[in-house]
Amino acid sequence: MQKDVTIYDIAKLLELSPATVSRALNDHPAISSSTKSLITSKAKEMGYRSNLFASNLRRQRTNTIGVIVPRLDSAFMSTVLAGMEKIANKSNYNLIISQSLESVKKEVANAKTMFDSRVDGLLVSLAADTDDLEHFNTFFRKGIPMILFDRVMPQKNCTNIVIDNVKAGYDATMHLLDQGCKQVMHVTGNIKRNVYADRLKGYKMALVDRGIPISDELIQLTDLTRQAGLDMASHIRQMASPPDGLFVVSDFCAASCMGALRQYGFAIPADIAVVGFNNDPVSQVVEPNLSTIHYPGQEMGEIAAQTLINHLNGLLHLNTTNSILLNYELIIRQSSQRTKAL
Amino acid sequence: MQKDVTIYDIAKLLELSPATVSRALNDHPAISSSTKSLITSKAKEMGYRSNLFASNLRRQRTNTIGVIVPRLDSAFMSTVLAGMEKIANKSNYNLIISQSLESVKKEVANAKTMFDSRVDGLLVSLAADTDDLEHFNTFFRKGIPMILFDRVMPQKNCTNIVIDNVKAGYDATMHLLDQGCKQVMHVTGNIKRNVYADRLKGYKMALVDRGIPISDELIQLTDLTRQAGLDMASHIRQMASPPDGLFVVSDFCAASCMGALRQYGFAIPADIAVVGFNNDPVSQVVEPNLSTIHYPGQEMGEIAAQTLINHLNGLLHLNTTNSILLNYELIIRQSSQRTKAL
DNA sequence: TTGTAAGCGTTATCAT
DNA sequence: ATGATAACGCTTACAA
Repeated sequence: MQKDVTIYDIAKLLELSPATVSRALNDHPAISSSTKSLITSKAKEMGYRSNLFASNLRRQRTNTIGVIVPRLDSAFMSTVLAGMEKIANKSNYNLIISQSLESVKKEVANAKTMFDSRVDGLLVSLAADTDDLEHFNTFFRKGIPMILFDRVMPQKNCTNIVIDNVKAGYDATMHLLDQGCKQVMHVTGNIKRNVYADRLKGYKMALVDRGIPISDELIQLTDLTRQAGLDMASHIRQMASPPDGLFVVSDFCAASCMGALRQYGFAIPADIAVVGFNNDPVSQVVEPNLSTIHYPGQEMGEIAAQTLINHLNGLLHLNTTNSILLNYELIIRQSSQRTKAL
Repeated sequence: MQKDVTIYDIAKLLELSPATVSRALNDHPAISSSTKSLITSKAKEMGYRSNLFASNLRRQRTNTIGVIVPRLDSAFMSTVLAGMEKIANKSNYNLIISQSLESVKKEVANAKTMFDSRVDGLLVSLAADTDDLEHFNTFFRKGIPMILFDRVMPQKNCTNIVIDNVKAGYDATMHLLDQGCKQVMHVTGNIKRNVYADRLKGYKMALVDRGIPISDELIQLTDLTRQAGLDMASHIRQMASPPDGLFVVSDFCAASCMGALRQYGFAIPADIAVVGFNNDPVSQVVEPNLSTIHYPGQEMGEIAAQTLINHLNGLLHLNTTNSILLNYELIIRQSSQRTKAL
């Protein structure tokens, strides 16, 4: 393992000072363009690479962004990460990614690791059972910017990036009602999390607006897994008066439920019209194709990363109550379409 | 932004030398356990955190592993990454993740970034059009270990982690033949990549073993997207004698194709029996459920990371021709099951 | 426009 | 068992 080339080596060869070499390599305005090109060409020739650690140590900056997500192995999250990586890469930032596996305990540990890695900023989507943001206090105290996305929580000095989940839930429910559903069941996740709580709120608002009473029996909290979908189907089958509309806030869970329902003899959408959430690839594959809310994952990742980087570069300030709302889209497919679309 | 606590601060307060503090914090054997506990408790009290950059600079080591994958937003890859993260996190390594988006050009850029970030080791799955590993020469020359997984290429001093794609392709094809298929079509990706080339090889071997002639018309190279699946269905529909078996090396593509085929009136598995690849979530959702090869993504990620870390810690040496083969599993579901399973 | 030199916070070597 | 000190490679006042 041969020794690395340093700016001192370049300086010596060119009979210049290390300072000049450093400045030239960083495109400092005070260096004449002739020596600049001299230095950069020599650097390339010698196979020089900058030592990020020395630079970070000196500048107290790392050009690294920490990302904490509930799970890496979800279709939605991987599009978000793809978006973040795209922007970070373009802006010369590295991404350190870790997953909380839906547990606060791991989230706390992840936060500590990120802190010790001295990330310049943090992008976080909260675990299912996170109650507060105290484990991020170290960041707040040091003024390290943090952006919450998707699974958020109101917090001073902390931008939230979300879609309007209330409205999305409202739209999905209203769509089912418009298709003639009289009894819409809502299957959701842990309502500690804004995304689920808000969609539930939207669901209720839609019912209220149509003068339909809200029934607790029609609101089901699950873990949104495949198994939860199957269980829900057998539950529905056993109901005295099964719902004729189903709004499940995860496509995979919805699709799994649909499959089981059909096996039990329910016709979709005739007996039960179904709407999912996320526009996961499965929604296009399941029969009948699943209506859903398109959730702009890639875009959300890009915007989260870009906003953070802009802030870090002083191009934008994350204010107290800043919150960014992304557009979603209700995609109507066969699973919920009883009448011809207009 | 207040100043960070350093080992000097601790040393001063305890009237010890920084060296002793450093050693104590690193659990050096030569430090008495009494001063050790004194120092660690004081450090905690003062909110000390070690400066990784200073440490990295000094030790010429980063505790960081670079990961380059073709795409982040794939179901398979996200399980791989989840596995890697799990192991890396446990072993105190950070992961820097980037995607090549299936282009060599970006892969080269990613490799450079990783090199400049001085990662201790590299985990790579190759882009679709990568022809050689020259852009990793800088790593080889410096003795930085690299492990290829899934999309691999033979290379000195570079462990490959794969499943036996030839055998998997063989098994899938043989299964279709066992179900009575006379004409099996094979839909695959860029055969520059081992995974696709090998599965094709397995497909051919199965045909040969059964004395069935290999027909170029039945071997289709595509990009394995949803659209490719749809296109393939309409192609099949127009064939003079359509195949009665279909082996597609991606579940999502297979499922998309199946949906379209059914719309065209093909019965599955009666008219065409279908087998996919990867055991993607969609395979359990599509109707009829898709037979597939279970590809152990999480496990592959864990093993790749663990192998690399073991090497970095001197617990294991990556030899010249080291190659790790993981088990796969043929999962038979309704899409290919014509006879009752034994 | 370029040079000097101090310092970022560790860790490793050599003493004691 | 502990201490003194010199790197590690870079950036940045300050000086020239």
